[in-house]
Amino acid sequence: MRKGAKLPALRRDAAENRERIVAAAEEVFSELGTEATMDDVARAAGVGAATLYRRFPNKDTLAHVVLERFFHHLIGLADAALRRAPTEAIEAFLMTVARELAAKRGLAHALWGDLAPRALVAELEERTRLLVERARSVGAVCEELTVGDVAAAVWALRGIFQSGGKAADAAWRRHVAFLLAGFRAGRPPSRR
Amino acid sequence: MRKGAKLPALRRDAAENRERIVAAAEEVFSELGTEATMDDVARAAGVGAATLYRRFPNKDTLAHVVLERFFHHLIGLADAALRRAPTEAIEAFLMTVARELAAKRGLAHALWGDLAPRALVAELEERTRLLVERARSVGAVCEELTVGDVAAAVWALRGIFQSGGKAADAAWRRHVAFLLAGFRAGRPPSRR
DNA sequence: TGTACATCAGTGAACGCGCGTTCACTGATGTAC
DNA sequence: TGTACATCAGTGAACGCGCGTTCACTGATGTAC
Repeated sequence: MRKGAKLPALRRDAAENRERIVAAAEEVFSELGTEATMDDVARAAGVGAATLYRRFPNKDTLAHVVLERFFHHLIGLADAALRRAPTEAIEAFLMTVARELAAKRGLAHALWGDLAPRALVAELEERTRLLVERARSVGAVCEELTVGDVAAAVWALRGIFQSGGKAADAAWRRHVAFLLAGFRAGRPPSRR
Repeated sequence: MRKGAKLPALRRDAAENRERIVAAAEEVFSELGTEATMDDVARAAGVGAATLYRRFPNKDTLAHVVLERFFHHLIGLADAALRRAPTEAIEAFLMTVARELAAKRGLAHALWGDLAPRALVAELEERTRLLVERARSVGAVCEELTVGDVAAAVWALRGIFQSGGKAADAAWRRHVAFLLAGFRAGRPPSRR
């Protein structure tokens, strides 16, 4: 409703290059995160740096577009998980998200937080809510598990992937496994 | 053996300012992380920016010194945890580390990784190993728990604290609680 | 205890570099006839 | 189907700014007598 409306269509060459630029940005940002330079993106896209600015007013906007794609992808993963049995859906979701974050560590960088598309974050949260509710309803997880807990698990994974990366590949699977065991067992009564 | 040896002692005014600078750096880096400017530090310390360079050859070195202090603090926390009952030591350790990270989020930023003092990281790891071994020996955690799992938990907490921060304060306690429950319960047999 | 002087400390201003962004221009595309 | 022309696309070079770092100088400290 805001996207394709009355903007004049791009010329063929421009449309091609726009696509190339977004793809390059996705790749470069995924690997280098915030550190990536506009020149890096331009080089990867095979265009001049100034060309980027013909489509995107600034770096933040370009990053925003890349993040939108990424979130759409994550939402797709959540939908896929929702099609699985409620007993294993949360595990499947966390595992696939983790693999995604592992492949695109740069996108997990903290700074992107402000650029993340609010609406898509909300959509993803809605999917997560469904995952948790279904898992709870069949007793696959404890009663007290919330969306926030699963969201926190994703942030946690992000932290693990940022830690050097050498040991991270083995570590995240174990972390998720222990966490899921905890989700099932429930938190012990607080000690205080 | 490398530190106080033959370096001429600092003049009184210089020693005072060095202290002021490190304290300011700790504060500023803790809050802003890598983003913090040398000017930020200088302003917080109440000295001119050029003064920083009389004691520290560059920004990285200053950060390194701050991180050394931070790691010493973490090692102290691990030692304190080791003095507690093996049944609750890991929980106590993770909780206090989490509070520390919460108070000094900037220090948790990914980039510092390269600046972290290797020797102190190893020391902290050694303490963690003891914590895990003792907890295992009394059956407070499952047999398969490793140092790496606890280390991953710390990285995970770092990730949670970087996530905006609003919900993080509530989230990290729950995350730790679920994770500890998982540590006790053990990972379920892999599905594949 | 004073005093002179060599040495070290502090610093505002300037320098240099990286990087996001803009300019002024040349080239490609599509449309009207 | 050609062709002319208006419009949009691409771009190397330059600009500006932030920030780490250095310079050239003035001020403080401590020591030797």
